[in-house]
Parts: sequence; structure tokens; C-alpha cells
Amino acid sequence: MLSPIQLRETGLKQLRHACSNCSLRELCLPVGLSPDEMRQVDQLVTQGRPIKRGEALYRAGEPFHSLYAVRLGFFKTSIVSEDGREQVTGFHMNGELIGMDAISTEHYTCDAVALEDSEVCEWPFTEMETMSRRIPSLQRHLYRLMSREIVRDHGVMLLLGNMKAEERIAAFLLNLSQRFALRGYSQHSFHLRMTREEIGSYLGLKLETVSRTLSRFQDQGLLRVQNRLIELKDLDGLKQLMNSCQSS
Amino acid sequence: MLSPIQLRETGLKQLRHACSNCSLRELCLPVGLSPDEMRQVDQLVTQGRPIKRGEALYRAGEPFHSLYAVRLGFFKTSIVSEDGREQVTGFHMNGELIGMDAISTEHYTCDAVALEDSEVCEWPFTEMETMSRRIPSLQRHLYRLMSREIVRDHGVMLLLGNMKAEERIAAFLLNLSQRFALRGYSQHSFHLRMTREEIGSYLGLKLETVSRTLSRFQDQGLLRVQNRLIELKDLDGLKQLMNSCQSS
DNA sequence: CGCCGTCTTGAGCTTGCTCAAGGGTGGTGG
DNA sequence: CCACCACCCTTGAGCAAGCTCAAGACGGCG
Repeated sequence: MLSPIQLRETGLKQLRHACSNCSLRELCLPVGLSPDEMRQVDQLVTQGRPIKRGEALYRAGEPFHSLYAVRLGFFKTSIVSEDGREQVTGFHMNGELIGMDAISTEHYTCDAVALEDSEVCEWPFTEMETMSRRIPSLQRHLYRLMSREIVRDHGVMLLLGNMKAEERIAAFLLNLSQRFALRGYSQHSFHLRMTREEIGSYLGLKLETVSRTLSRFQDQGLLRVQNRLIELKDLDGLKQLMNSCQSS
Repeated sequence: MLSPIQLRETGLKQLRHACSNCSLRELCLPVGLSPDEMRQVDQLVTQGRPIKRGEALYRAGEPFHSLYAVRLGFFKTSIVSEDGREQVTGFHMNGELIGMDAISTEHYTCDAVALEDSEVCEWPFTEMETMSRRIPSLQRHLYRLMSREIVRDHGVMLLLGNMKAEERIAAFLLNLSQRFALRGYSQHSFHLRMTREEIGSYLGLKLETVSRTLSRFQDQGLLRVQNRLIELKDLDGLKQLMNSCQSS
């Protein structure tokens, strides 16, 4: 049986554990917190909250109070335009923080849906904000995480604005591969958590195009695809492909 | 002749002035600062620094030390992929803050280039950060501005991922119109500061497509275009067009 | 075993791109 | 002040990437 304090510590500890056996520097938490600061943060972060596959962690329009760190599992975030078109804005795995879009309006602006059974740590934002005034490295860390999200979004804009279908898919697979590798998983072989349609929505393509392109890559020996299992057989080939288009 | 303190205050005063005769709430500065806090911020923000048309305020790769508030003029920010393709990530007018992408890596990740003779206020970030610990509303404001940038980027992703050429152009024009209106300028008639190619880069289209689409809109009576002068004649028509595509 | 959601593949079409030519405009220097 | 030049914009014709529509296969789950 855990004491209340131990219980409280569970969330952060689990999150730290989820990021510990890999090189996720700064992905979840700032480095160099003192034991006392660590304890303060600990008391703020709630323990892992489970979200079942298909469930929404939050939906666009709901009032904002917390950021969420994915501790385990896989999420997609998406926005829906006035006339009902969905755009997936990101896929998020353990150690990544979501919900930052909600700070400006105090309401979430996307839906966050679990693509497999998942767990998140809740970061109550107002409290986090207050604490970040006492702990400079925490404050800096929050700025950094938000900035990183902006940089990531710019990368997606480049992908959507400039790349051809093959390049987009190659970039997408390489990005996933790299993120899995960072977490200590295989960079060559992994399971796609999302449907072809969701991939397509993220990449600005139709699901048929995603499917066809994957098949073509397989024919070319770049990878093996069996349903949602992907085995990348030629990472260099994919990288080359990604930068190969001389469009302007 | 101004005293040193008056000189120091010039930057913030000018910025505030640039945003005063319009409803740019929270665009440049948090509301509700005490006079003393105001003075502290004043001493941090440098006075307007001029940037000539075509000059870069900063370039990708340069070390980061400041955010910049556009006081006057017009900027584009753009990233360049490894193989040399440019993606315009945004156009920025008075009262808008740029450079937030640089916080995460301590280096700017885009180029920021003036599209007309402009002036910026410099916000030294480290000092801003320190001060934001003493002034909660300033801290909150910085978080908000970064969050807003994330939301904006998601909107662009929706545009690039889901919209057809006509919709993109309509959305672009309406967005500009709205931002001019916010600043007290005409929402019907304005001057484009950027080339067709830059518009195209932002919208994921080729310059010929931009040109053709504008011509078509003119033929349809939606607007009048003469070089870079745009006169929107049917805002509702454009809005309708923007949400008209039933692509899935 | 059967059903539903998901994926694959084909055929034809449409949008936006490419390539090309020509005209306008604004800035500069004679 | 005018002429020239560089850059920007427009428009056309043909093409190709990716979309639409459709049919069928696969696979997981009840």
C-alpha cells in the first residue's frame, strides 16, 4: 500500500520512467531540478490517467485547465473546419506534451483521441504557471516545449506546401522511425497505430494515395508493409527519396 | 531632446501607439500592468529598429537572443528545406510577435525578411523571461502568444491539407482583410506586400495558379485586382467560396 | 461463421503544374 | 526626362499527379 505522498509521486515517477530508458532529454521534464523542486512538481502532476482506445482526452471547445503528457500509448490531435473537414494536426507518443494550443483561448482547439489504450499525466496549467515562477528551469522548459511545437508545425507546413505524395510518405515514415528509435524501440520495424485515412489527413492526401504509395515502396524494396506493420528495409533510400523532388 | 529614460520608453510607447487606435487587445502587451510594471517592461524593450525592404531581421541558424514585435511594416518568415525549397510560414504585420520558433533550439529556424521598410521592437528573451517571473500577467501573456502561434499554424495546416486552390486564395484574402480591419485600415481595399510567388509558397500553390485564380475571381466580380492592389467587392461571396468544397 | 471496418487495386477524370511567350511596372542611370 | 532593364505578372497549351468512384479482398471480433 502506498502512502499519500508516494501515491502523488506516482504520476511523475511513471512519466519519468516512461522516458528514462531512452534519450528523451527534456521531452517531459527539465533537467537539473533540485530534489525539493522535484517534489513540488511531483505534487502537481497527477498520476497516470487511462484513456481507452477511441476515447477522447479532450475535445475542441472544452474549457482548458490542463496540459497532458502522454505517458503511454498513442494519440492523434485533429481540428475540424466549419464545413466539417478533418485535419489531423499531429500524432503523439509517450513523452510528448499536448494541449498547448488551448492556452491562448482557454479552450481546447483540437480533439485529442487515443489510437490505442493509453495513459496520460495531467499538468494543471495555472498551478504549473505559478510554480514556474519559482522554478526558472521549469518556466524555461515550458517555453521550450511550446517553441518546439511551433517548429514542428512549420515542418509540417513545408511538407504540405512543397512535397509530393511519395516524399510526404517517406518523411512521415522516417519521422516515426526516428521517434521510435529515440524511445528505444526498433527504427526498422513498427506498428502503425492509425488508419490510412488518418495518415492521409495528416499528410494532405487521400487514403487511396497513401495505400498505393506504400504498395509502390514495397515493390521498390524500400519497405515491407503488412496491414499496419511496417518494416523499413532501406532507410537511406527513403531519405534520398524525401529530398529528391526538384519541384522549383 | 529626450532624456535617457524618455528614450528608453520610446520603443514601448511607439509599439503601444502602433496598436492603440485599433482593437489589438493583447496583441503586443498584456493589459492591466501597473505603472511600475509598465516602466520595467519599458526599460527592456528597445526602441523601434528600422529594417529596410528586402533586409533580413534574422536568418535561420543565427543564435537567438530576442523576440521581435513588428511595430511598423510587413515581414515574411520562411524556412528552406535541405534541398533548397522555400516555404513561407507566415506574413506578419504591426503588433505581431515573431521569433518564437527560436526558443527551443536557441537558434532562429526561419528567415524573417522585411517586405517593405519596417520597424521592430526588440524583446531580449532572457530578460523578458526573468521579468515574467515577477509579473505574472506578462508570463501568462508570453504563453498566450506562443499558443496563438500554434493555433494559427494548425489553421494553415488545415488550409494546406484540405482546401482547393480557390479556397486557399479566398481564405488568404479574407484573413488579410480581417487583420487590416483590426488595425483600423480598410477591409475592402489593401495593398499586397508580397509577390505572387510568395503568396503561392505560403499557400502551397505555384505563382501561375495564384495569378489565374485572382483573375478568375475578378471575372466573377468577387474582387478587383490591379497589380498588388486588391479591392474585395464581395466578402460574403468569398466566405461562401471558402467553405464550399465538399471534398470528403 | 459472418459482419464490419479497413485496405488494396483499377479506370477515368480533374486540378493544378510545367513550359513558354509576352506585357507591364518601377527603379536607375544617362 | 526618358530609355532601359530587371523583375513581376498574365495567359495559353499540354501534361501528370493525385483524386473520385467502384469493386473486391482481407482480417479481427463478436
